[in-house]
Amino acid sequence: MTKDKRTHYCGNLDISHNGQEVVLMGWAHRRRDHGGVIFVDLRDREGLVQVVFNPDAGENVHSEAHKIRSEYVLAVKGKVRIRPDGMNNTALKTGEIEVVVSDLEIMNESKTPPFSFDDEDISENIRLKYRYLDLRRPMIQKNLFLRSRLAAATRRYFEENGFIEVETPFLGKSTPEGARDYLVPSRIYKGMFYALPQSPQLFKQLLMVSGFDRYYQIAKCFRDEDLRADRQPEFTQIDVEMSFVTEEDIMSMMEGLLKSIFKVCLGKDLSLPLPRLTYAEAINRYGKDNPDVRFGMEIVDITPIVKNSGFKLFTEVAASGGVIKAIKAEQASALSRKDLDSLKDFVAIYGAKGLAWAKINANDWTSPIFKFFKPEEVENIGKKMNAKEGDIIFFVADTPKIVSESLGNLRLNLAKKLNMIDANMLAFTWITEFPLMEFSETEKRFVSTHHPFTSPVLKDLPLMITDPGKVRAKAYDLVLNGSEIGGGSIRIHNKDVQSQVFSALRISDEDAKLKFGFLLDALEYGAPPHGGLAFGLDRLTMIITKAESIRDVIAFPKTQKAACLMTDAPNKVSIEQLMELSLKIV
RNA sequence: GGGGUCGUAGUUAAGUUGGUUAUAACGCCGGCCUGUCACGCCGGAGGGCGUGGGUUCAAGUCCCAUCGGCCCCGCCA
Repeated sequence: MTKDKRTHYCGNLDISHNGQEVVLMGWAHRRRDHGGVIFVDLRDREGLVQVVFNPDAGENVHSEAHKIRSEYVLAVKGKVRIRPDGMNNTALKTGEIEVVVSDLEIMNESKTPPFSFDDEDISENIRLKYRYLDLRRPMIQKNLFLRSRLAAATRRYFEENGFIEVETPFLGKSTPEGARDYLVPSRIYKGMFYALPQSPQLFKQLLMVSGFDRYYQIAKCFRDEDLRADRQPEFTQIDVEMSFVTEEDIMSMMEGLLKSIFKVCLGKDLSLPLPRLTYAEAINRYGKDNPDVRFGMEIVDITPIVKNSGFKLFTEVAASGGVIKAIKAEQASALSRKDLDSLKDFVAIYGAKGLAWAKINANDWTSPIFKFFKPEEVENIGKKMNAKEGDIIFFVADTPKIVSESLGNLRLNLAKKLNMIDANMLAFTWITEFPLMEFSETEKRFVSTHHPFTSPVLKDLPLMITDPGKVRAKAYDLVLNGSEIGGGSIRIHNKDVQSQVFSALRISDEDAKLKFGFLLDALEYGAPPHGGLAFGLDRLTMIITKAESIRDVIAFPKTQKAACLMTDAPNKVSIEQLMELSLKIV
């Protein structure tokens, strides 16, 4: 047995192997010991197959088989045969056959695993502590296999289209703007630090200056920010940059990539080009720049109808520059009075001070605010909302930002509650014409919406001084099912334009030179027009595998507090290590 | 930085208004069993309730603090 080589994967055997002698190696998934005959479900990465130990296989084999426990590592030699009549297991891919064992080797024993691999709801701290066992589960293995195929399809597509993969450094320079950097102390330069890249942004632009023309990389990126269900401190981007291109060129090249990926991973044919929305339109209709367009329930502005109504709260908001908007949940009788009231707490998360609702009846509303409106106002709202009996309308009155965020998120919340989302749908949307910068209340200055190297729409340049918030960017995001899966832009390749942008962002010449001097220098040596995009590989994989957490598509993820429960990273280091780096813990 | 939620045998959970030796299922261990596939039957072991304080005659049950998992807001160019 020790000299035998594996001939097949367990999960790949079928009727066509009937009569063949095979050698299998894998884990004992489950055993059913009848005293006489013993069945073991042998598992490897391809699946399960039932192996049978008959007493007449020989005394050694049979007594050895009695010792088998969960997750023992086995090598078996035996003959594939079609199962006896009526013994098929239709729940099993290999359920029509079984392997009658003639030789067995227990290659390794196993402690009893801390959890069952069949159980779906094991607490995540246990799963993450024993991640190597968690990764034995078929569900997670399936996700990682798919992730690998996605990456392979990506590389194939770019290689076929003349792109070159270039690796960029992990140890780089800390730059202002953007996310918090992960820092790495330098031993040689006391008191100085490298930063792990938030993305290879500047390097890929420099590669365009170098003349590579088409670059891609499947790159790890690091951001020291708080985590979410779809955010990890280290994540993977499909990073792309091209020279001598317009937004249209980049978007259509990327649509081609997605078409290949979805063909390879899901066997689906995307129809191109993908739909587009401008940023302004997305905010107006959906309240978010990453709208989920798998369902309707669009936001409607009713400010003009109610600004002079008898409802003081609405008129006051309108008078002070706010807006009143509404969404309509169709036939929402599933929502109880209690549900309606508790949604107030939900929109409060986004800063809304209240949430009004109205249940539409044949001739009136069931609503706490019904009494404030004249009959024609009620009618006009109903018309504007196209409301029918049984619908429920939700109103938020506040600043435009708070109204958009509250209703945008309420819309999603209601769609989930009312089961309005088709989980099998793929709804892509490009979001275009982003503002180049937005005013940051915390920093009291304009900050880049994307990054400071994004090209403005050139005809908007004069606004840079008069009204910076109105300048549009040559930037685009791609949204899939309400998740931002990628984004990019045409970059600035002209030093004067770059200076103008820096100055609008209140980054001084001196500071710019200090932080990005190398880029500014490079722009003076014949930088071609260029632009690119990056996709979040983890998020793409999440959507394709229908994973609810980014942790389910990453082999060794961190917890929400950015720790690894398996290795116990981060950890303390010795005083000697600190001294070598001239570091002191404060 | 903030809000919410959870933490009880290996695992998943139940534990009433605080009240004798803390339940169940699965798993585990032993025995029996030649066709099961969540095998079956009989028997058994296993935790003191995340941790530390406090209230009380009495604390998984109440209070405070603390640690950890998850979700969200802020943050994420």
